[in-house]
Amino acid sequence: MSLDPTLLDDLEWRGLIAHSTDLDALREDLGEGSVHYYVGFDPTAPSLHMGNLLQIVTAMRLQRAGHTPYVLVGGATGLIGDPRDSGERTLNSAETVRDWVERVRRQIEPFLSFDGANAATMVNNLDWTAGLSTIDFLRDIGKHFPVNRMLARDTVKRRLESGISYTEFSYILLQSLDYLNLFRTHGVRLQFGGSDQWGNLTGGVELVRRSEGATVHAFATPLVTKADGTKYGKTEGGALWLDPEMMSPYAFYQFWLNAEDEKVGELLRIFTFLTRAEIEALEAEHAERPFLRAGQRTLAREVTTLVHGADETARIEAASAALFGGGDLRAAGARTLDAALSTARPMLEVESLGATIVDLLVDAGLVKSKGEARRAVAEGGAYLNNERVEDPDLVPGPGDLIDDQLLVLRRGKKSFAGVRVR
RNA sequence: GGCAGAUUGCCCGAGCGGCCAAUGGGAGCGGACUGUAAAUCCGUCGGCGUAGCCUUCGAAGGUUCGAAUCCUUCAUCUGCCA
Repeated sequence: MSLDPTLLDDLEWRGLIAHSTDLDALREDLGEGSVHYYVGFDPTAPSLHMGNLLQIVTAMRLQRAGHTPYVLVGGATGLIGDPRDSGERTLNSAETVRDWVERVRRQIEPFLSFDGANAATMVNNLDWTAGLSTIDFLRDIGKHFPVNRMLARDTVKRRLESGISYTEFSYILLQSLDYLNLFRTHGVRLQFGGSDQWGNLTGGVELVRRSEGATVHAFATPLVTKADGTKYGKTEGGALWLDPEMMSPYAFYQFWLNAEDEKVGELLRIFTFLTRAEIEALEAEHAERPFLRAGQRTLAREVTTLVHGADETARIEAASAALFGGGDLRAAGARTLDAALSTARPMLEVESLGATIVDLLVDAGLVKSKGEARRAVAEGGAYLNNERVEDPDLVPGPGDLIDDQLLVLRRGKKSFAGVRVR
């Protein structure tokens, strides 16, 4: 495996390095051979999300450049919980964490190569912490962590007012121990993670230096925010999940397609493998003809393909074209629409016509209550076959069916649902 | 342990016996403009059979014709004193 000498420059150009230890030293090591690096994922949910995807993609970049990945799933740290600003976490049961560890592991595997000279390795920190005695932990690890320094860390400082348990306070020791252990057993010399992990990353670097006298590296990727500074990757349904059961690939695609203009370049750099030249060309194209949204389309296609595959992405693009095409829905035909609508959300199956538009909107899941459905109609936000509905008591008839079997409901600009009559 | 104050809808925050489903801001949602973008403007923002009714203001009781508003107890949080 040959090393790509431009790796670090590329990462910097993509804006992936928000904080780092000595970059010159890292650059030197990266040039000398395949560096063993690690990135960790705590099982805090049954699926990974957009923030994790950033780390996965970054891990892929390093592997493609010839370096050797160790992917850590936090079977131990997931039992403890990283301190966060919103307050003390509720502990998840051991069974839950075990289950999530498995799911997360399976989710990550397709992204990396487990063959070849720089094959990836999956590790679980429960393997080296489960048998660790409290006394050994306090003597060998705890001794290297001055509490006064720990208290000065931003995440801890912010929690001192509202309160923080000893459990969460100790989290950094566990993550630092991970680095030390991977350094000892696998020669791992680089860790990266989100910028909120910076304290934990440096904790590990320092622990390795103190107990082994070795210099190892770390860098933190930036927090991706919206143009207004708020956190990215949140939808009305919560996080942007990678699991197709938790977020339909259609919704996933739509999320990226709707990226704000001023963020597209940044997102392309962070989440796609397009080259610098390709991305700059897209940005130029966008500046020229923004209404085409070439950047968003490419971004959505690239990321959805990465996560859900090319076939699924092609289906979604066809579905989006049918629903948002602006043309006559009847021209698309029931067959195409059926596929498109099923992609967006489960179809509503009814035995026969007769329900009002209000009931249909509720039953199809586009609104939560009849009151909301009536409001939608009153606001002009309800559509039947892409035509605005004015009357909440409207009962769609046989004449409204496309190819005698399908109704297309729309709420607002972007939410579609299909009704199929058996 | 003692004293004082807090607890309101997704979040922040007014209300302090009837005019309160509850002012205002934010988020969300819809419309207009555009490009399935941003900004802006307008509207909306507990549920139901939209007449009115039902369930909401930490929890449970109580006073009253009537309570988010008063009383009692409990829970949680904050400040002051030990």
